[in-house]
Amino acid sequence: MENIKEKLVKNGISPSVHRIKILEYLSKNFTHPTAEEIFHSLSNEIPTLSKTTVYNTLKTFEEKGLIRSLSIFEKETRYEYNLSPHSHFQCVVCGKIYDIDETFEFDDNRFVEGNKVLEHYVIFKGICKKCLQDDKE
Amino acid sequence: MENIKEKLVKNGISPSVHRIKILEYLSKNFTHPTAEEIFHSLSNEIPTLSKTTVYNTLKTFEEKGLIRSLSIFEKETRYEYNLSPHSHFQCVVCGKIYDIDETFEFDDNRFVEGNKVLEHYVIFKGICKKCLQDDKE
DNA sequence: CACAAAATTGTAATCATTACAAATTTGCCA
DNA sequence: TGGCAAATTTGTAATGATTACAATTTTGTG
Repeated sequence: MENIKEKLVKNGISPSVHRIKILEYLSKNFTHPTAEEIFHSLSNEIPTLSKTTVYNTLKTFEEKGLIRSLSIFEKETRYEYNLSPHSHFQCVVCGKIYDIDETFEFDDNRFVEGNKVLEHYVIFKGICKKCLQDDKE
Repeated sequence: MENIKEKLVKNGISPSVHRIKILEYLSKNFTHPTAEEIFHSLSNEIPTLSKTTVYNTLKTFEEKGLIRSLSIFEKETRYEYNLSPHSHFQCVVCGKIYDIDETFEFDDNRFVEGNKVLEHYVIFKGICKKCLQDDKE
């Protein structure tokens, strides 16, 4: 608990009670909770907690690199016609998503840590060819 | 264009004009468009097109396996405290997301097809250990 | 103790997506 | 050809996650 507070301070976040509780919750629950789940779980302990605070706090934590959010692409669902096995590259500069044909494939229908794999995704994030080029000019 | 129609029929979807146009659009645009983008692009050609139709059609296509949607996790953002390199396994039965420590790692700071990689994600979908077990009983 | 800065709250707005019922179109048979 | 049921499409309203924003509360410091 104490090291949660230290961790906040070390990362330049003042350790308010709410922030400590939220980070503590995340540090103990490896279930990849949603903002709603965090809010719901903590609102017994902290009856005055607001959902906005949860969202704000999570955003702060992520900006400071304390946690990671698993929203691989943005909120809008994207669709593709190309069903052949391939990966994706999303440019953090221009936002475009490119198909990557180079294969980094694993057999599906295998098991990882006891879990039966049916399909898998490989997603890269970085700076695309075009934005690298534009940057040089 | 004709094979778009055939493709629909072959997959048990009656080839209405809207469906043909939407599938054709997807087959020509490898930019992983959103429903909004498809709607906007086609509404010149088909002024009466409704956004609901685009959503319905995309859902039908996906159900029949004609296209794939890139919404890896659900709509709610999920957060994690574990920043060490690992992958994720999402169970299609119970919906839980598990960390996978087994590494299938690539070097970041490398290039794939000319694009500079900063980070990457590996996500498996399938049936988790627990649900496999429950199924047997 | 006072007060400015920071944190928190609550409400309203936004945006993607879906539910649903009404309207339109289509295919098919008399 | 005309009529009608089934399928498709539409438009509007609802939902649900997230954010904007302004007001309120709390905190730390002189």
